[in-house]
Amino acid sequence: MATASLPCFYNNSTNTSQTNISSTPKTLSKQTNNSFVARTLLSYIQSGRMDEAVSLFRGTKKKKHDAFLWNLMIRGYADAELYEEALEFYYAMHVENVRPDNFTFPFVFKSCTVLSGRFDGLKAHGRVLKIGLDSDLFICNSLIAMYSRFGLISDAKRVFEEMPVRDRVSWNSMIDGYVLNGEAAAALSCFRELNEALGIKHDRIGIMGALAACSMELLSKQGREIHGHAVRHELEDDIKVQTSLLDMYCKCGNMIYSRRLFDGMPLRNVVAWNSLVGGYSLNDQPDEAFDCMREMWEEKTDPDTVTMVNLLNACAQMESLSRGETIHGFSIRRGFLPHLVLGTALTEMYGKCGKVKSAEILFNEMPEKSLVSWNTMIAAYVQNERFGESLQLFIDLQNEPLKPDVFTMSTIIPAYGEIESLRHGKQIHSYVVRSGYGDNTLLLNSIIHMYAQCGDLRSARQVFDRIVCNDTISWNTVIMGYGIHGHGRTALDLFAAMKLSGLQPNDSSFVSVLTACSVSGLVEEGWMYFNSMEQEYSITPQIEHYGCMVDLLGRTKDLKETLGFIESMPLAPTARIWGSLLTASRNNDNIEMAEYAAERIFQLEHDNTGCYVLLSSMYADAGRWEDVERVRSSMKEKGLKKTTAKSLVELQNKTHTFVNEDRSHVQSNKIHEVSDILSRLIGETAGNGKEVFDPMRAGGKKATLANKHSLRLAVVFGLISTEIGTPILVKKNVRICNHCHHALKLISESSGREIIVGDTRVYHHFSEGSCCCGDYW
DNA sequence: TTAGGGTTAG
Repeated sequence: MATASLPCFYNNSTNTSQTNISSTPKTLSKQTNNSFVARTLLSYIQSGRMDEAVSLFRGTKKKKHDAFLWNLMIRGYADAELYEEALEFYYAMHVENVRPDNFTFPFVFKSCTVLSGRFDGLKAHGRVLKIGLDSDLFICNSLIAMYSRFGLISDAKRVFEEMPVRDRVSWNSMIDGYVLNGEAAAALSCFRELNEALGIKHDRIGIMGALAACSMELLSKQGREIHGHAVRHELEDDIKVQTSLLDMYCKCGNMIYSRRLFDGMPLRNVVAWNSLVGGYSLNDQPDEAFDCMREMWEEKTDPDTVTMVNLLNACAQMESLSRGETIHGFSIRRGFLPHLVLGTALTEMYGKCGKVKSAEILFNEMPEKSLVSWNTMIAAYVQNERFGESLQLFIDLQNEPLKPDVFTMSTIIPAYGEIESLRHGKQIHSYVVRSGYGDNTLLLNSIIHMYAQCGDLRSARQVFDRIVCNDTISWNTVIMGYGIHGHGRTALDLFAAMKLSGLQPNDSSFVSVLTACSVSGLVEEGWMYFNSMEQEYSITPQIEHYGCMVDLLGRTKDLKETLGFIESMPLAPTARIWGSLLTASRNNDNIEMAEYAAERIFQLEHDNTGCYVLLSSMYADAGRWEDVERVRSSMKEKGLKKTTAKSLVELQNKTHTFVNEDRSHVQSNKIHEVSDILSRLIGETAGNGKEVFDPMRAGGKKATLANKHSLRLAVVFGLISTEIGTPILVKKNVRICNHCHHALKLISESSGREIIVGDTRVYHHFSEGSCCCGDYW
């Protein structure tokens, strides 16, 4: 707070005091007795008449050395929640050489706390030390509260430890400080020490602080003990203590006892109701949360913004957009909006219900946005696969005074993985390190996943190796990385290493392991790990695990066994499971089974474009043109369009995108020429490339040359633009066709290059004439 | 004239 920004009324009174005094009403100009002024000031302050208080203060003589009157003014502003003005008065005291006293600072620290004014707070603490008021009980207690709220718990603790005398407020402030800073154990040990070691009886504030610590860490046993303290200290009848108890039992998941406690409350205000509604929402009982709303109406308790926020949480669980919209409408009618937390909760609800546009409108219209609001909107984009927009919002956030935190980054890193741009992925990795999160395991795990998704397995592994404390997620992620890149054996070695490190595999570990077995065709190993799930680890296989097994079985060429496996599953097959059977049917040229699988897929997902395309290409390969036309017409009727195949290669900080027969690139002539040469070199055709029938094209008649496919053009561009011996990395938005897969094996052999191609599911590593997928994908 | 307190968003 700069002294230059003093309120104009103060400047006037000091700079032109004569003028002001002469202009002061006669009744005031006569006042020279400061005790009378003080009493009048106090009455003005207590009735919130600050304008009159200022006027009186301005007209008072001899106030220069009377800290008492200044304190009253500062207090008046603080009481009126005009904290900036309170601080301005404090600084004005300094200008006027009025020495602040022990009464001044508690108001100053309170104002700094509310305004999050670290700089002012630290400066005022310096002044306390200089003046020699650092032993004052009230000043120290307010300093503890201030430092705790600034997140500077060690500073709060230092003040507490250096206090010559502490009272119950000091201890309670420390308990509260630990809770605010997420240190539940320290809060509880403080709570115990106060009573056990010092014999000081707890009051309701201490009880509430300790209960908050229990809620935070779901410490139900300790919570019950605190409940006992409340009873012994005869505090159980206090509504705030009762609400804290209710909240603790709710947070710890004991909803039956919570309801009993609530029903026994003689007075139930909206805060108590909110705790109960929040409890039901938190414990996956959204219907009960809404029942509470009805009961509240019957009891004539008015819901408030907190009730709305808690109910929105229940809506998200029920995925009930209609209820969410009802709450939104109610909030508008009640005048609850705009509201920071409620606005953010509504943004989240719309995001989770897939209504990105509604979320966007709410977010854009919020007059005040917190970091949580920004993170919520970024998450809404990511959850709805609007990755470009999520990245743009993340960039916009960097132009705000708010600083992205661990939540922001954990939300945005997967988006970088999804856009599959290694260049941008490296940028976000560097940003995370520069932001001081380089040792955050949660974020590093996301970065491992991002690198693997972007095709850079080596960087993924480097990040994994550098994590000081690898958790189960780190291992699962790196195993999955090796799995999708076709390094099944390495993935299994890592799984063994994980167990040796003492970590227990979880269900996700087996998704990684079984994916690795499936991609690399490790059939026996796959069965062994699948069977071990229940036998050794008591983990019941979920649909993802069955999906991996169907992929694996599809490789055995025994489609009947694969179908039998699907039919014997204890879980209902999903479209993804039937898709695996469809892939297996394609790889085994079994049109009947493919039709059966496709029928099942269409029952579940009538708009599955990939299924149509795959089925029609099988018909085309078999020369069944009428069926091709039938599938094409069916897609047209449903308004479905085949995804335009695109292949991307990143070179020299630029992404180069190719479509089939692309001629838009500046080096197109050269790319097509080299592609023709390579095509001849590998014996693909005697002429200009093999003609491949594209059943999805208009009329289904026009031919596409295989060496003009987007993937081939991207690979050729990579080959001619990089040094001999370096690997080529290409990303593709649809699966590789048989012709390109065969050709790339031969090109890798003749060029001596490793060609890495990522499709929608896995990475193909073509090297020395073969592919890591074993020709099954 | 001064300090600590119950329910809410990722």
